[in-house]
Amino acid sequence: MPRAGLSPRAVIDAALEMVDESGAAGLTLAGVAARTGVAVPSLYKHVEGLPALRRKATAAVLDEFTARLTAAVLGRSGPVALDRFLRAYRDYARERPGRYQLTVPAADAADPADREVAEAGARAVAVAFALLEGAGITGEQAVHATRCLRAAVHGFVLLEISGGFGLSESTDASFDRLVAMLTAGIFGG
Amino acid sequence: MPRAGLSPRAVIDAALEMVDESGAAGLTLAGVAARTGVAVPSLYKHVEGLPALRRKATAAVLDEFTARLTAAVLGRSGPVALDRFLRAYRDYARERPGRYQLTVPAADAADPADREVAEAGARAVAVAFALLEGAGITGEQAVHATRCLRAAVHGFVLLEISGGFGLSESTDASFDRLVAMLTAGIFGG
DNA sequence: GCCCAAAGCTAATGACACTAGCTTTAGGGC
DNA sequence: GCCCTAAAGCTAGTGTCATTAGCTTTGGGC
Repeated sequence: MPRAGLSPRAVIDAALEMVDESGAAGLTLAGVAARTGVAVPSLYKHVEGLPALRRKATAAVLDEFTARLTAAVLGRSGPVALDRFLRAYRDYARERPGRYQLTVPAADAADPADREVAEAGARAVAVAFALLEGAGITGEQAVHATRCLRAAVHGFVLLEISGGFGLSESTDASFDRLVAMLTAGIFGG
Repeated sequence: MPRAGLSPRAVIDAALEMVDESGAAGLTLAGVAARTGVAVPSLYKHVEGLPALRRKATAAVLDEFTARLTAAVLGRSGPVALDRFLRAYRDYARERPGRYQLTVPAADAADPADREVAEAGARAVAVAFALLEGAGITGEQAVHATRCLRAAVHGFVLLEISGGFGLSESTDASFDRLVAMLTAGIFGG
């Protein structure tokens, strides 16, 4: 039996591939094992089980996502930065719906074991927060505004990637409307 | 073996109880069987399997949800109706997070078998749509505005019920901010 | 009171996660 | 260059769950 040369990172990468193909709910150890050419129990040498693998994969996604958001707003500020932030957010979710879905917590999962994920999530939120602070919105106001932004764009992309918008009208136009509403709501209009 | 006197509706009700207690992901046939005092295969006399049960439960939730939304806006119009609509929406999700979570589709699940759910969902969306049409927003504009409303409030409550808002600031105040932003964005401001 | 359809059951299969405990391999120390 | 140990892999076994097949029982209509 030639050694597969696995590592925690390789297992996570295989998990991400699987999520891309089968959605967040389609992630299984059996699938990851098949993909890496190894028996299922061998995976336990590299990750501590399915929930842990899901956590690590989620943290990896959040880091990748944060990098995209950061790149999108780099060197911009104000409404332009907000526009680019929101579009980068949506583009990521549409490109990688499975990965994006991975980041939505399971509602009951208020598990405190999840420090790694919480921290990666905080870094993503910090991008929006910094954007607002740069525009002079600070303190509690920035917290509320960040939550509104995040909620609106999160809800939009979730509905979009799950086919929740049934009608035939262009979702691009709807998103433009949302961006306009948020821009006006944040920067006054 | 005394007969349990089950019916499809009783099975769905047991499923809803289970969802209330264990979350949408915690719904299992084994749990429903235990709750109804019956062996697991017996459930197949009343529902066609777990996915079908989930669908029927989701449709039931959407009907209940729609009734709440409808009651909240009855006899009101304009910004007041919108305010009441949004708060009723959030209140339902906070009261019954498991049921609300049940209504969020699985991203990959663009199954056309889901006519019952799709129709129940359409009835819920129609409440918001009617609200806007009554305020003179019609046609394509009403579609885009409805999508924005729905996305924003959906995203907010999902983040709220899953503990996604980490910071200590009041989520009530954040929601007020969102309502204000949406009201201004829809009715001009 | 009989009869049959529906409601219930047991048994069996297959996917999955996880644990226990074995074997093998590869690389570092001598 | 060889040995030895830790890590990487394995097989076997358990438990949970959904699902199917096919049996038994019950209760209401005649």
